Amino acid sequence: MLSMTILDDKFFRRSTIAVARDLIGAKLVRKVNGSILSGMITETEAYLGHDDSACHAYRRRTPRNSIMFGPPGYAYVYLVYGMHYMLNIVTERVGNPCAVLIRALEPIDGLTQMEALRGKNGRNLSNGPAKLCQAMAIDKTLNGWDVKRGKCLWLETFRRVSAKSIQAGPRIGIDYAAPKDRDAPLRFWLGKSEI
DNA sequence: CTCTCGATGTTCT
DNA sequence: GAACATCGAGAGG
Repeated sequence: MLSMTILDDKFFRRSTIAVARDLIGAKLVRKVNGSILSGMITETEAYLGHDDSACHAYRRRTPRNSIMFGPPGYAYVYLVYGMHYMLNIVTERVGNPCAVLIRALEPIDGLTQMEALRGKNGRNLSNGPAKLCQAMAIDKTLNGWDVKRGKCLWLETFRRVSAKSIQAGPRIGIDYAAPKDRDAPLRFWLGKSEI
């Protein structure tokens, strides 16, 4: 890579939609037991705090969502359906509880280990928010982790993606939200031909 | 390919 | 006690 940089406070302290779009084509890196696992982000979702009834932090601060109320550039990891972890990165400034959910990756480094962690391979390795957490050994111990430090779990610039190759549509699995939030085009992904 | 359904346990009401 | 930012297996086309 000609010029790689670790995504920093400046990157995450912006509009959540801008961060969600700009994370498409970025590299998610995990270091475990001395080895590197990584993948290019191909799908994200924006969660917009107090104005967004799909967002965990819509109502109020609770023990689970408290990381979202803090500064940007921290991992918000939680468990859904009793068995699946989800990885988000906190955005915007303190007190504005927004985040970007990482929904899919194209594997780059550590393919064999990712396959072992998943017990699957090919398409099913990291093409879903819970699948990628399993493939990269991400669990609740990383909740509150500072991804700007460049240790254990971080993000890097990787591939420049043009605006027109990013598609947008409604978010997945948020039937509980108000219609305006359910329908809002806050899910972003890399067009199939661009992968 | 599509669809339906059960698993599983933490969190909040 | 209900809900849940999902996944995988199984049935059917």
